[in-house]
Amino acid sequence: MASSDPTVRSPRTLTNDMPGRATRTATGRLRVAVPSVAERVADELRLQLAEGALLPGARLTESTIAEDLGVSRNTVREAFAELASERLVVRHPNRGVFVASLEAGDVHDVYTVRRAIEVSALRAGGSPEDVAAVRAAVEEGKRAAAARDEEAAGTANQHFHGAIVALARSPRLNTIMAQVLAEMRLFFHKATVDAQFYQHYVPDNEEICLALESGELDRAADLLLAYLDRSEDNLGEVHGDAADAE
Amino acid sequence: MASSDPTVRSPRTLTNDMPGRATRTATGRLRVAVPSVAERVADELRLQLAEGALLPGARLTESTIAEDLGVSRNTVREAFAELASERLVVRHPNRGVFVASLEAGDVHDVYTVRRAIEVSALRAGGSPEDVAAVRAAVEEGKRAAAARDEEAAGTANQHFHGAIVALARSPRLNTIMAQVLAEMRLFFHKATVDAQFYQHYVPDNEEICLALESGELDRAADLLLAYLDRSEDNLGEVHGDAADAE
DNA sequence: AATCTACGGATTGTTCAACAATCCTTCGAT
DNA sequence: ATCGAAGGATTGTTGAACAATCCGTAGATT
Repeated sequence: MASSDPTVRSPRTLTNDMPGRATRTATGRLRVAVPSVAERVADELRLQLAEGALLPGARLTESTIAEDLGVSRNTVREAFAELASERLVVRHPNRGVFVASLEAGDVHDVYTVRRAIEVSALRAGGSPEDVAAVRAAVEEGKRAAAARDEEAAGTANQHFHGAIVALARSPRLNTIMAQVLAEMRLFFHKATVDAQFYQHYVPDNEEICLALESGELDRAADLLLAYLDRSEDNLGEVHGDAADAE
Repeated sequence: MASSDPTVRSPRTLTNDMPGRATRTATGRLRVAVPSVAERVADELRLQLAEGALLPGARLTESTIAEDLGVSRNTVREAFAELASERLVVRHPNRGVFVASLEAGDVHDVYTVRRAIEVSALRAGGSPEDVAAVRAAVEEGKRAAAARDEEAAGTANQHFHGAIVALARSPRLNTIMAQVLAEMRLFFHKATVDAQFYQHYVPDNEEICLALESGELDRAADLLLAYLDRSEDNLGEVHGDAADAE
C-alpha cells in the first residue's frame, strides 16, 4: 500500500477578497459582514478540495495548515468542524481529519439524495427565469462539448443540475444540493472519468430541458430519474480501483 | 417590546452516559469512541432545545454556557459551530448566537424539503421490516390519541415521518430528516399548537400506511403529498403571533 | 521466526489567559 | 429630540501549555 504522496498543497496565502454576505445589525443598520478567519480558512480548504489539490484520503494536520495559512490552530479547528459537517472531511478521534473518500455505498447514497431532491424540484416546475437558467446550463454544456473541453463540460453539467434544484427556490434544498455536488467533485478527482463521460449527457439534458420548457413536468421528471439511474450505474463501473484510502 | 425572559436553563450538569459510536482504529482494533467534550456540549444544548428549555430567539452567551457546563469557551465555540450547521442556532457575527426562530418562509422551506425527501422515500417502497416500523409508528400514534396525550402524539407523528424516510435506507436522507424534524420541534415550542392538532393526523397516517403495506406506492405518495400540503397550511394559520424574536 | 509488551515521539483534545475588534447602551452636547 | 462620543460587555482570535491518545519501533518472550 503506497502511503500516497504527502498532502500536495499549493502555497496559496490567505486573502480576504471574498464578497461578504450582507447582514443587518440590531439597530437595523445594514452591514457587509467580513467573513471570519475561520470561514476564510474553510473557504480556502474547500477550494483546494474542489481543485483536487487535496485528494481523498489525504490527512490534514492542524499545525501544518495553521502555519501555512498563518492562523491559529484553534481557528483551523473551527474550519474543520465546518467542513466535517459538509462531509468533505472526516474526523477520526485522536487521529486527525482526512479528506473524505466516497466508497461505493456513498455514491449510491448521494444519488438517492439527488433523486429525491432533483426530481421533486423538477416536478414542481418553476418560474420562467429559473427555467431559463436551466436552458442556459444546457447551452453551456453544448458549447463545452463542441470545444471538446471535458472540464467545462463537467461544470456545465453541475450547473444544469444545480439549476434544476434552484427551480424550487428553496434555500435548504440549494445548500443540500451544493454539498452533494461538492462531494461528487471529490469523487471525480479520485476516479478520473473518461473524456466522453460528460458529452454523452448533453442530449439527455437537452431533452429534459425541452420537456420542462413545454410544461411536461412528469415526463421531465421521469427522464431525469432515468438519467440519474444510468449515471449511477456508469459510476459504479468506474469504481473498480482498489480503495486504499485509510 | 418585552425583552423576553432571560435564557431559562435547567442547571443540568454535563455527564458522559452517551452510548458512543463504534469506530475502528488504524490497526483494525475496534474502539468505542468516547464523544468529545464539544460533542457532549452540543448534545446537551440540543436536548435543551428539544425540551423547550431554550426558546427561539434566546441568546446563548459563550462565557455563561462555558462555566455552567464547566468547559472552556473554545469548546463551547465548537459546539456552536455544530449546532449552527444544523440550523438550530444562528450566528450573528460579533453579536452572538441565538436560538433559531422559524419565520413563515422557513416553515414553507422546511416543508419543501420534507415533500422532496418523504415522497421520494415512500415512492420507492422499502423492506418489510422498514414498512413494519412505519406501521409501529402509526399504532403508537393511535395509542397516544386514545390517551389524549398530545405530547406523545407529537413524537409519534415524528416517528411516523422518520420511519417513512428510513424506508430509503439512506444515511444522508436520514440525517437531513433528523435535522428538519429538530427544526420543526423548535417551531412548535414557539407557537404552541392546540391539542387536536395531532389527533387529526392519525387517520391520515393510517391510510398512508395501508397504501404502503398493500404496495400502492404512487397512491401512498399522493396521500402523503396532500397531507404535507394541508399540514403546512394549518401551521401557516398559527403563525399569526407577532415575531418579537431578535 | 513470530508474537507480545513497553517505550517514545507526534498529534489531537482541551484549557487558560490575553488582547483586538466590534457591538450595544448610556451619557452628554447641540 | 437628534446626533455623536465614551464605556462596558461580548465575541473573534491568538498563543502556549498540558493531558490523552495513537502509531511505530525496539526489545523481550515463547
